[in-house]
Amino acid sequence: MDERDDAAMSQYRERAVYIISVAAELAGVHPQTLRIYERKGLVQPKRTSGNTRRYSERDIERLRAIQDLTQDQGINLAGVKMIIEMQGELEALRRRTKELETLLRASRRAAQLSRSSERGGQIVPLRNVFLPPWESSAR
Amino acid sequence: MDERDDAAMSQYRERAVYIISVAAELAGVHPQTLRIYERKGLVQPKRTSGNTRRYSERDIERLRAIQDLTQDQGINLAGVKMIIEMQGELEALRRRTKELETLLRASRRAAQLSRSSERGGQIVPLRNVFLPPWESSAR
DNA sequence: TTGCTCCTCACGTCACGTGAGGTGGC
DNA sequence: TTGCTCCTCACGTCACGTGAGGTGGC
Repeated sequence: MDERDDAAMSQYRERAVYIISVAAELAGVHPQTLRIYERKGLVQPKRTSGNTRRYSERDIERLRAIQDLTQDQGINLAGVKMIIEMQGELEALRRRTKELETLLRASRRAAQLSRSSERGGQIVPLRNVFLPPWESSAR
Repeated sequence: MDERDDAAMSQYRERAVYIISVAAELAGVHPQTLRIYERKGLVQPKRTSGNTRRYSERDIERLRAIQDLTQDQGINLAGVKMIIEMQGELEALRRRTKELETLLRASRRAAQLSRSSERGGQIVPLRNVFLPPWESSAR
């Protein structure tokens, strides 16, 4: 799957297509429960011009995650809300470290290349020389 | 405050000095509540040889954080437990990105320097360029 | 009209904190 | 003995899910 497919998939998932009874069935909860979740700010389904809720695939995923936290792990809605926010932060930070690791590898390769061309010597991957053991394997 | 002071402070904070009634007073909770928290795995006070609980300064800080989450934010104990774990992960990831940013800056400086020396610039000892700060000072 | 939606209100259950009650070791 | 600790049990309160009841628009 390439990036265009990702984007297409993402758009597809955002589409508000399910009415409340279907969303409730898909998420395995009472429709009234979905109204409670909305009032507490846990999901924000779209509304039709007739003021009817419409849930997207992504909303359903979120609802299932909420079910896991409440039913299986016994966490209340205030806790679920904070946890979902923190998961977002964690996700962003993980992306950031991954990006930094890539940039660092590239920069070290560049430094090595320009130094070896300077000496006219052999090219040795820098990270094998200087990176500490816990950095040398992919992570 | 230098690193030795940090270490001393840390040890000081870990010291199990408060009996349950004092810990409860400092944290602003009922002693029985502290026993509940322990049973649920939210705090692990030390025990004396006579099986009496002893709380450290760090335990008190943790208890105050728990109070904030439960009383002010309305989160139940299952939620508090997960949130505390996630806060640990976030903290570790933040340290990691900070470290990576430092390494990246150093590497880019090195690449820049060796590129300029290639053009007839000044030569800089390699280890000063590549050793990250946390490796160049004792720790 | 039928079957959905919207909303509010009430009830049952459960988690949690508080407190009582009885015990034992400095 | 006094004042603490240890524990278990019970009660009150509150959050949450379920459901009923009444409304309105395709």
